[in-house]
Amino acid sequence: MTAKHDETRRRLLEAAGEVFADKGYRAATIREICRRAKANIAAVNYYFGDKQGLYVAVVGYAHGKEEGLPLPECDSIAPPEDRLRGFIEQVLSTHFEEKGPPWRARLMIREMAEPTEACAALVDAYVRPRAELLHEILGELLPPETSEADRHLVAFSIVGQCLFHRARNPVAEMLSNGLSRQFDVKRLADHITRFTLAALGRAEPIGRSVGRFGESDRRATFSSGAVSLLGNPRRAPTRRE
Amino acid sequence: MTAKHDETRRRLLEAAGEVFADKGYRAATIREICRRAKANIAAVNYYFGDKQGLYVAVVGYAHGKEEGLPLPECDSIAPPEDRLRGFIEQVLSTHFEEKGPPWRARLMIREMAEPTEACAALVDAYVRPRAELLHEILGELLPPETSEADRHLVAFSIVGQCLFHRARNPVAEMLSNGLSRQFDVKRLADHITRFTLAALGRAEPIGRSVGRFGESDRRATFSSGAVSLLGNPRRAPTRRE
Amino acid sequence: MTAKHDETRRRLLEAAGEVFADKGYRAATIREICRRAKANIAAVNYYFGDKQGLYVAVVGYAHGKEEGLPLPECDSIAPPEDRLRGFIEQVLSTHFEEKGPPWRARLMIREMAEPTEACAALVDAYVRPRAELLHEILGELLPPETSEADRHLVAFSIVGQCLFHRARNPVAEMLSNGLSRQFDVKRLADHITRFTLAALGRAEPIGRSVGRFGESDRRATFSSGAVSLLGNPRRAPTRRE
Amino acid sequence: MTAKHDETRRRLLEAAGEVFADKGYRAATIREICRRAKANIAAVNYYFGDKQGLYVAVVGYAHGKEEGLPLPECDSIAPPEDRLRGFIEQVLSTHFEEKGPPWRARLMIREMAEPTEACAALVDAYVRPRAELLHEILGELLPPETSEADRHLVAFSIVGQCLFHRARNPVAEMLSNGLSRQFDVKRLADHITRFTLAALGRAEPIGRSVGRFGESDRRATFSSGAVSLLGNPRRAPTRRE
DNA sequence: AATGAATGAGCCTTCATTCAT
DNA sequence: GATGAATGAAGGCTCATTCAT
Repeated sequence: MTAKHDETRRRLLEAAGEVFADKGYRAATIREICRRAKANIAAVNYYFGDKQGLYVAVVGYAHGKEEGLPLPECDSIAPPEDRLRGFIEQVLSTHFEEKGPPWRARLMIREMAEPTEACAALVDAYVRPRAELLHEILGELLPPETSEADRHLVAFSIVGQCLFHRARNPVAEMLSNGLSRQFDVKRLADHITRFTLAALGRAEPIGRSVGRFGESDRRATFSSGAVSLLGNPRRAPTRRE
Repeated sequence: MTAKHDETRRRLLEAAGEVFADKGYRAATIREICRRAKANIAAVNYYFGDKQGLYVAVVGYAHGKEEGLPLPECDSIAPPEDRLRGFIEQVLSTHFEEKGPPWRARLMIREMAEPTEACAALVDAYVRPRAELLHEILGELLPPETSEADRHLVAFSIVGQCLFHRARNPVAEMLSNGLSRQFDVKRLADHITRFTLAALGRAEPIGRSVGRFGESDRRATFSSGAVSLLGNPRRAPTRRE
Repeated sequence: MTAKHDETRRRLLEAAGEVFADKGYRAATIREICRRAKANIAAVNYYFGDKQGLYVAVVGYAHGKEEGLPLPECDSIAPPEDRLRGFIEQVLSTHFEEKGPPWRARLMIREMAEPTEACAALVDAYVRPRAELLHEILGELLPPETSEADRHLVAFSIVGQCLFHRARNPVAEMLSNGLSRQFDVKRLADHITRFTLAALGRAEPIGRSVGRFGESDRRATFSSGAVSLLGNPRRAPTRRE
Repeated sequence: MTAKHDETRRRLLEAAGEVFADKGYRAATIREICRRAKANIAAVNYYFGDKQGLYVAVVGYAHGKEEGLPLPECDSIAPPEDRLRGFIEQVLSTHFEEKGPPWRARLMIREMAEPTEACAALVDAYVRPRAELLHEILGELLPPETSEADRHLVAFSIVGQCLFHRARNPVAEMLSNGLSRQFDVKRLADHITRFTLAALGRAEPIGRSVGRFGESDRRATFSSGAVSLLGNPRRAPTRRE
């Protein structure tokens, strides 16, 4: 009975994803995974060979085609500022709102921090497409003569800002006494987008700066919504204009 | 003999730091730690009660006063741009060049990613002083009326950019085919400092942007050294001026 | 379809014989047997009840009528010395040249060394006929008044010499540095036959002995071929003469 | 406490020897071994690393110096016939009367039949000394011009006769209905010694043979005691005479 | 009739821990 | 105080076996 077979297999993957994400590869036990999946302890060996085989399968499953994380669906014709914001928001929501399997993002971070043999699959299925998308967007936001190295650095700065907020939670809580709970995906996306665009000279700087690079007639409400900003072609014109 | 006692204890802490940093809490074994420390296998329980007690002690030891990581020694009277760059460079070099016990930074990252009860001590000894320093610097770079939440967001953007490069390595290697090896501490510090200052309107934007927020007479060599930039009070004036 | 049924059953027996002979009962796994037989993993239980049932069936199959090891086909009218040599040669070649299923002899040895419930069947099908044949031959070589116990002892001495060379291999290699590779079936049969006949006073002693029991006009080439010896009725007369 | 340590270790070796000898390496479980030795299940790992380490240690222990099987103590000046009988009797009694650890002989046979990495140690400690002793004895019983290959064949015939009686038991019982119980070590030694000496022309042939190689005035009681035979220098003169 | 899915007992091993010096 | 011996719990994994088609 292939239906039941696949169902059991799926339950194992789900349970394993959760446990691996929670405790890490080493601390996770196949006994607990099987218990959660209501499967026999020998099922892991039967379906995946061994614990490591299960782990690799879980990482693959997390980003499998049919259930994979969608790439930000940006109209290619949208202005690059909008597309950048879409990208940032999607990355953030992947890790905050945890759409799909709630353990996916946690598992991903673990795998990247301590890569195993499953890392290559993860990079191919998840990281590379997003990296290429981001570089395409940056291609429109940066001058054409920008070196590849510089484009990488900018990309790292963007992704770094996004991913930091995943690890930030527990520590930041200790520092800021709950302040960070105000930061939902939308607000973080606003900030990172504006911070980045300002760094690229595509939006007004953060804060109210003085001196040569600043402006005096800045709107105070800028940080409340990058969407409206980005929707305004006059203030952040695309290179295509 | 208390001297020998303390010496053994210290060797245990050193060995444990290395092993915990390399393999994580779970995968680290007391046997290996004691073997490396040339101590008896019962020594851990004798000196620290149990494995977890050793771990907590290691985290504390890593940031103990006498050997703790130095805060960036910035002259309080230096311009905030310089102080920011000093801060960024120090954070980067902590994780890249791994001064002091070579395992300290790795252990720190691990602990923050998966906080245990030792996390609080880590935050108190390491994170909080740096957070306060950064906020002090930002206090001079941002307009005084900036909300505390916004200041936090900026701080997160800065630290996020810095810490990302620790986890970036293995994955980025897969993507960029060795490109990232070009990025040493100095170059990364240059980039992050300039990116941040530009976002805050304290430096020229990245790339050669056009339009309203850009400039046309930009020096092409800017990215090659933020020091010279920061050393120029005219171009990045402190608020104190 | 009974033809396919029997065919699968036969393939299982063949595969099981090989694996059991190679690895022993315990170390043999049903999985490997079924894999080799290209049968389902449940086939063993289906056809033979359980692992032990399969083993017993294999032992029986190994000596089944249609494929059983042939008894030495000695003319009953041939001289007993010749018949003895035929017997010895056949026993040796059974274990050395491994005619028939190549695993049969190995499995037999295993079963005799550690008898299971399959041993009785093996004795009935294989051992007893040969034992009776040997005793019949010895009946002609030994004086009629020889006690049954003595006849058994002689039989044991003959079979012991033959079977020893199966187990001898690995150990003897260590001792004699490849010397034993010189000993093919023919040479061993020559030696054992002559050794035995000499012990029974039916051939000249081994070596060139001196004194009362020896002879002085011995042919030096005796050991090169017992066949010629046995083919000479004058020198090894049967009791019938 | 080293006394207790060694005592536990010894108990483990004894228990393991018994279980390995009874069931073979694979079927033996360290659980049973530890249970019999009244030791914890982790003791095997502690003392010997793993199951295989225990096995190798057991084989070594079985033939360790202080407890090793004694070589037959033959006066070098005794006639070689006597020394041969001493050798045969000692080999037989090793396997029948099982002096020392009652499992030693069984374990040895197992190891030789299916050699593991412990086999080399066994050969060095046990087999080689006996092989050399036997060849030394044969050197006196065989003419000096006998080839080395022939000497090996004779040695194999002797050892084959002896060892066969270990495996013979279960099977022979089935054939001879308890007859073989009459054969104690002494009687078997008598037979094998005489059979061999007769084959070498150093004693009268077995049975009451007729014809060219036999004698007519043979004593009927010969087989009842080889000792008296061997003690009679006239009938089985040594080469030294 | 014949199969693939699924099971649970039990294997060896490792580990942190404790005990008795 | 400080150590090596010894422990028991638990881990991953394998296996013969059974069940539901």
